[in-house]
Amino acid sequence: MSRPRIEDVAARAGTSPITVSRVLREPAKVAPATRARVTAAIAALGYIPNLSASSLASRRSGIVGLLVPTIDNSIFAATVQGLTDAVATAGLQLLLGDFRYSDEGERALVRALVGRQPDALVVVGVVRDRALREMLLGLDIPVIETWDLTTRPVDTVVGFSNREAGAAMARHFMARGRHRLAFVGGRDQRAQARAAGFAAALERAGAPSPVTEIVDGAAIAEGRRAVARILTIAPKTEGVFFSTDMLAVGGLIECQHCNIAVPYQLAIAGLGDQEIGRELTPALTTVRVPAYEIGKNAGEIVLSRLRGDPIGKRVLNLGFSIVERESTQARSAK
Amino acid sequence: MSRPRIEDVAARAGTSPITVSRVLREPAKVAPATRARVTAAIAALGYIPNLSASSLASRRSGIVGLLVPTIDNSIFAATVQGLTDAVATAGLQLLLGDFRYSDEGERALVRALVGRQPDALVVVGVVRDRALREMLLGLDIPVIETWDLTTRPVDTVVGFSNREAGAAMARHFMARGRHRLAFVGGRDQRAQARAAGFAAALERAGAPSPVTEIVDGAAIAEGRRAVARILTIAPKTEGVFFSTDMLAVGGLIECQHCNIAVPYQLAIAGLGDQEIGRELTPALTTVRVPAYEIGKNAGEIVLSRLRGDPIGKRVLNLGFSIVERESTQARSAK
DNA sequence: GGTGGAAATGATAGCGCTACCATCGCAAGC
DNA sequence: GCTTGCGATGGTAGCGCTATCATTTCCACC
Repeated sequence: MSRPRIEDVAARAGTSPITVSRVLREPAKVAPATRARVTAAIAALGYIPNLSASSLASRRSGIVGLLVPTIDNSIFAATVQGLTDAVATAGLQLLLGDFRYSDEGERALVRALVGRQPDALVVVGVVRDRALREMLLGLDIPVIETWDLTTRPVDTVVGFSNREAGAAMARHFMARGRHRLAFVGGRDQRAQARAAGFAAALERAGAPSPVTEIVDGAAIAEGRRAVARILTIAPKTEGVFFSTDMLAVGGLIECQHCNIAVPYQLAIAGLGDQEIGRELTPALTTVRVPAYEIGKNAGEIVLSRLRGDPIGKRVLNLGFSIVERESTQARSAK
Repeated sequence: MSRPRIEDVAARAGTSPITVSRVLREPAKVAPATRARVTAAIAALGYIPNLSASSLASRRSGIVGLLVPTIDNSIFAATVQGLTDAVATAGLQLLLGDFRYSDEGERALVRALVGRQPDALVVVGVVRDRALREMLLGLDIPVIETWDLTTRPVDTVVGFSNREAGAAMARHFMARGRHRLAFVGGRDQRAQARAAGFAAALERAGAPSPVTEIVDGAAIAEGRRAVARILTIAPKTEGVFFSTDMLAVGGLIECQHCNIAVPYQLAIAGLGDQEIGRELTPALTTVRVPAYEIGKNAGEIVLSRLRGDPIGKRVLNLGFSIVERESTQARSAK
């Protein structure tokens, strides 16, 4: 016995297929008595609409495509959650794809997602590939970039300035009497923007330019290794800003192992406000970023666009804040 | 200008739609010269096939539905990765849904996924709801349950025995001279199975039954609170087994705050072999579970089924192993 | 009683693709 | 020369749903 179709439901309810379709999509337009019969028939048959057929006929798929660099990074999970919360209210579903920080993977993934006819696309990050930008523009669906601001988004961008976050952390260190600083982060755009802002703020204040360590991934072990290298190359370093909290945790642990007092000898800060940073001793100073809100806002923008609302702001800056904890306290506080 | 269709590509390549379709799906069946013309036309037009139409016509969607309890738990990320790695080789795509540990959410999610006509379904966990089991059986597609073994899977299950893992950890503690034990875990099936195995092994050895603390979520703070409660209720407790490494990290941190020596005064163990546990001092004893392999195997089973291979083993036990580190060393080792 | 119009329902014609079978051309074999 | 068989290609007819435009019913109102 194959799966029931809308026609089977209609036959059982003594009505036509189109009425069943209406019960599913706009129940208010069907008389209560008919609606009840149809609903009963649906339940009795265990009917589940074929959404491929539906999206082919209606040209609306009910899918929001989401491109993330990686899913094993819990900070993006908050963004996914926010996006889900926002779009689920409208019955939209997320189609998630991770491109593992690879440009080629991103192109392939976009093709795969677009083939499913998403009603909108949300990207964690900014689309830099020129051809890809063109293609997304040509799709004629909302495309929301997130997690970093750009002055010329494909369509709309919601996030915060990673560059400004880096600069703010540099000023945070300097205000606490630390000027010989270092930066640790990955190769991705966001890390690079944080590094650039960090360096620029230092230069502007006349401080020495920071030692910069590029790492692969965001593992604790990478953070440890980076600190070890920094202390070899520049033993007088007074503070390190890590592009993520996990890297910073590695930094804290390495200092503990080498008997380097944090924050007195070396100050450490991360980004992301992950739980582990709050619980360690010393507690980790960090940049709190609006990960959940980014997803929520992106979802709300998607919904408003699908409703046909006029296009509002193209750049939505949700800001960030520095959460000061023990790991960057001023020496005088000793 | 709207999106090009297969017909447009055919016209440009001077062939028929069906040939274009073949180039996309079984290129070997098309003459090289024709194939080249079609490929060029596809590239020139930026044609992306409409997979809704494709799946409607072919009755194969190229989608594998994946149900996870939550995505913000990095240990499932490894399973997702393994599954992706396995099915991507066959051009299949994952449609991910998280039901946030809610039964109602699970039912709704299954309906949403099934509507997209997945070629197979992978579930993290075991489907317990009777009606849901029936429905999945009726779908006539492979359904792979994972992460816990059951003697009567809907179809096929791949994982390890959580109950046995709990029992093994109980024996691990007892072999190191600890018999007054406690268990900390959530309400989910897997945690409950670990708790049951843990308690059963203790009972069998004639040890006192364990103090059990139920927590919500897997946060570090929950682990801290649980240890604090356990030490109030049963101050003589000699060891605690946490259902996840994150909870165990909370346990370690709480002990550090309260000046309880680990492992001398209290031994601590977790499950999951997360990086953080390796890096802390004392390093965390844990149960290493084959998270990635579970996904990989599930994917391979899906592929073999879709190829039409006969159904093999219905229960695939991938086992686990205990990784002993400092946090559960015997007292004599002091 | 006739008219207008809203509410409820239905008939028809695709959406863009692929399964199925038919057709065509050509080399091999007798 | 004619058949056989195979590789390459195409025509036709849906897949299961919904957009669009009827059609029907029935009540309000003059």
